[in-house]
Amino acid sequence: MEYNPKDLEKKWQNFWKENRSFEPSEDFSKEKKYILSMFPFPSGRLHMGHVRNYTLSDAFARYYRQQNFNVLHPIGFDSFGMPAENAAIKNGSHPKSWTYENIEYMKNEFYSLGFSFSRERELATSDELYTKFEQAFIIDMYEKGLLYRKKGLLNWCPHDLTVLANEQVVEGCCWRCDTPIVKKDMNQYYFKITQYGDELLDDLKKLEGGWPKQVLTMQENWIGKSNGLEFNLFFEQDSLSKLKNSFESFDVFTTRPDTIYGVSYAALAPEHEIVKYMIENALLDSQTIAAINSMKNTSSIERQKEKSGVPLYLDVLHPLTGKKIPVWVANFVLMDYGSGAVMAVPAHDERDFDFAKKYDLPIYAVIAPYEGQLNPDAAFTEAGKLFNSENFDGMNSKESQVHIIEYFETRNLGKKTTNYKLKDWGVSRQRYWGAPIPFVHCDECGLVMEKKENLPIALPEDIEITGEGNPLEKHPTWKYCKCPACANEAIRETDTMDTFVESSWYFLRFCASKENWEKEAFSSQQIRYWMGVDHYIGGIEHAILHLLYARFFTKVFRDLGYLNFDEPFDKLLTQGMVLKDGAKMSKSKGNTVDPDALIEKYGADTARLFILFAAPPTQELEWNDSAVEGAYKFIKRFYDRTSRIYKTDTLPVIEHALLSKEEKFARVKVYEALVRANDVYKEKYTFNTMIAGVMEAMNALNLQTDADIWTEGYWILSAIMEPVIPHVCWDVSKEYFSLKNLSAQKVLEEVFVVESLKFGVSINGKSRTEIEVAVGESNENIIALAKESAAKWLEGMTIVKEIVVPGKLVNLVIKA
RNA sequence: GCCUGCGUGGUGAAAUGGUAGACACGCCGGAUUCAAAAUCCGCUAGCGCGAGCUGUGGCGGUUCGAGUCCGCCCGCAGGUACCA
Repeated sequence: MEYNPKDLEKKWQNFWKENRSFEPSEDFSKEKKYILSMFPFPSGRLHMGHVRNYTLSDAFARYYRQQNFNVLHPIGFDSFGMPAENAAIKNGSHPKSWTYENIEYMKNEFYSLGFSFSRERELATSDELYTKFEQAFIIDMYEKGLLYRKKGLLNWCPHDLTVLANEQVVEGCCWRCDTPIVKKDMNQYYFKITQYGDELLDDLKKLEGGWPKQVLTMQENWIGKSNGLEFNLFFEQDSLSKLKNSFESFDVFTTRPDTIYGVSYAALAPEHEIVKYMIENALLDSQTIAAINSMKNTSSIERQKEKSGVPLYLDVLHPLTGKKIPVWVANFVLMDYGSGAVMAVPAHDERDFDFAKKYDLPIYAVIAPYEGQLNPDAAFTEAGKLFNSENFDGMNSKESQVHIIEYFETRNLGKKTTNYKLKDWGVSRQRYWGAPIPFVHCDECGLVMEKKENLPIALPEDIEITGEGNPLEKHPTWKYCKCPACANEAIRETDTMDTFVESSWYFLRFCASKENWEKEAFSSQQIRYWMGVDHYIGGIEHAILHLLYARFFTKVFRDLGYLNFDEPFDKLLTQGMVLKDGAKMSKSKGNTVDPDALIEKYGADTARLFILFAAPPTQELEWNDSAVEGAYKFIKRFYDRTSRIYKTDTLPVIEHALLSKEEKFARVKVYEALVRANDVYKEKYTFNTMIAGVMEAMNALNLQTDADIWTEGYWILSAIMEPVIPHVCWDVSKEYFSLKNLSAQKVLEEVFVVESLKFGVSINGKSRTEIEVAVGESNENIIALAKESAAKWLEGMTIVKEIVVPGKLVNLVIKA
C-alpha cells in the first residue's frame, strides 16, 4: 500500500463523522472516562500549543475507548473576551461575527487533525443559551451572599475615558493613545472567594497524586495563609496634633512577632487612608505628594523591584518599649494585603533592610543565629535566639512567638490573626464582549436582581466599538429597562463578567446531553455519572487563576445543591509551551509554524506523532522541521512494512520456546512496548518513551522474517499507536485485522522469561566491565565472577566492600 | 521583586540513587542508481594511536555509588489577580 495521508485521513475523518464514532453513550451502567482539554479562545487559527493540547487529550480518549470505557471528550470555545473587541477596534469587525467565523474555521482545523471530540456537545460560551444559565448562577450566588459590590482601583485612561486591562497598559501608558494611565476608584462586583480560602487550601490535599506537585504548591502560595500578630501602632503626641486627632493609630500585621523589638520604622501603602488624609488636608509638601502619586500609578510588580519611599514626619510609639518610630510611605507596601501597613524590622527582613539602607534608617538586630555570627551587611531572616528583647531574651524564635502574642493579647495590645494573600475575585468588566451582569439599578429599590424568567439578558448587536468608553454604557437604549421589583424606570448594569466565570463551569455543561440543553444547565444524574474529570489537560500558565476559580465554583455549586463533590479535576496534566528557536511562538517574533501548512504537507498523523515524540508533555517543546520529516518517514515505513503481515481476525498464536534469538528478541520488544504504553496512561504520560518503545519494537521485528511474529507485532503495535496516529492505524487495522485489534491487549509474561542476566561491574563506583550471570546465581558466585573479570584493576589492591545490586551491577570498593 | 519550574552530545531527548546519552533528527560512510531523489545498511559525547582519561549550567556537600538528594551561585521560562 502506498502511503497517501491526504486521502487516507479524509477517508477516516468522514468515516468517524458518519458513524458518530466518538459520541458518548447515555448508558450510565458502563464505566466512564471524562477526558478534557482546556478549551481554546477562538483567536482565529489554531496554533501549535492547541495542537499539542488536543493531541494529548485525544490520545487519552482513544486509549480509553480501546479499553472499553464510555468516553466523554468534548470541545467548546471560551468565546467572550477582549481580543474580539481589539479586532473590532483595529478592523471594524463585529465581535460576534469575528468570534463565530473564527470558531467555524478552528472547528475545521480540529477535525482535520483527527481529534475524536463529541461533535454533538460543541458549545461556545458566548451563546445566549450559555449566558442564560450563567446569569442564573450569578443570581444564586448573589442570594447566597457570595457576590457583592465595593470600590476597587482600576487602570483608567483619561483620554479614551475607558478602563484598561493590565495588558493594555504599556509602560504606564494607554496602549492606544499613549496617555499616562491613572488609578481610578470605581464600584466593582466581587465574588467572595476568600470565604472558601481555607477549604481551597485544605482540599489541595485531596488532589495530591493527581495534580502536579508544582501546581499544588503554586496554589498554596497564592492562597498564602499565614498566622501572625495584628496590633495597633499609636501616634505620639506631636503627630496626633499634626493629624488633628483624626487618626490615633493604624493597624499592622506581622508573621514575625519574635522580631518585635527590632522594629525601627513603620511603612504605609501609598493608598493608605492616613496618606490620603494628609494629601487632602495639605499636610504634605508638593514633592512628597508627587512621589506618592507616582508610586500609586506604578504596577504592583514594578513597585516590588526598586524600593522607594518618602517620610511622613510622623512618629508612632513602639507598643512594648514606647520608643518613637518614624512612619514612612513605601512603594512595596501593598494596600490589598493585610492592613496596608507594616512594622519594619530591617535586621530580619530583606525588603525592610534594603529600604533602611537606602534611606539610612536605623537597624536593630534582635535575633541571633543558633550557630555563628550575625552578618551586619545582610538581613538575617531565619529563626534564631532572641536578644535585646527584654523578658524574651534567650528564647528561640518559635516559642517566643507564642509568648509575645500571648503578651499582646493579655494586655489588649493586639491579637493573633490569620491572613491570606488571596483576595476576593473582581468579576466586573467595563466592556462589551462578555456576559452582562444580570442586575438593575433602581432609584427606589437600589440594586435589584433580574428575574430568572427574563434571562438571558443578551447583548445588543447594534453597537459601536471604538476603544473609548464602555460600549454598553454608550448604547442609546439598551440600558433602559423596568425595575424587576417595582416596575419603575430603571437602569441596567452595563458591566459584563470576567471571562474566567465562563471557564469556571463549562466542564459541568459538557456533562449535559444536547436534548436537555434548552431546559437546564445540566442534570444532577449526568453530573454524578461524568464528573470528576478523569484527565484534565492544559497549559501550565493556568496553574493558578483558572484552576482556582474552577475549584471555587465547584464548591459553590455544591453548596447551592447542584452537585455533591468537592473537586472537579481528579488528574491534571499541565503541558509545556511550544517553542521555536528557543522562544515562545508568536506572530511578533515571526517564528510561528502554521498547523494547516503542516497538515497539508505531511498529514495530521505526522503532526501528532512529532508533537508527542519530541518531548514529554510537561516539558517545553522545541520545534524542529527535520524531526517532523523524521516522524513522517516513520509513519511511511510503518505503513509500507505491512507487506510483511497477513490478514487475520485473531492474534496469531506462537510457540515462544521454539524461536530463534532474533525472533524472541522481537517479541520481547513488542510486549515491552505494550507494557510501557499501559504505564504511560496510568501515571507518567511520557508518550515520547512509549513511541520510542514502539520504534525499538519495529527495529527488532526488522531483524527477523517470521510472518507470524510480524503479524502479531502489527496487531499490538497498531493498537498502541492508534491514539497517536489514528488515521494510519485504523487503515492498517481495517485492511488486515477487520478493526478487531483496536482493543485492550494482553501482556504475555512468558515472553519476558530469561535464563541469564548481564551485570555491570564497577570499581569504586566507576564502571569497568560486564559479566553474564545465570538467573538465581548466589551473590558469592556473582562477586567471584566480577572479581575475575575485573582482575586487572584489582591487582595489588585491597577490597574493602562488595555491593551487589540485584539484576543490575556489582560494585567493588578498593584501596591500595 | 515575589511564587513555581527548568538547565544532559551538533539538535530533540532517555535514565525506581546503580553500566549517562535509549529512541530519533542531523552529519559522515556504504549499498542501490547513468545520476539524483526515495529507500536500505553502518558510524557518531569530547580528548587520546592506545591502555585510558574527562564529561549531565557553576562551586561545594551527603553516599560504596549522584544527571537524580542537600546548600549556595549563574542563566532561561511560566505566573503575578482586567490576556486567556
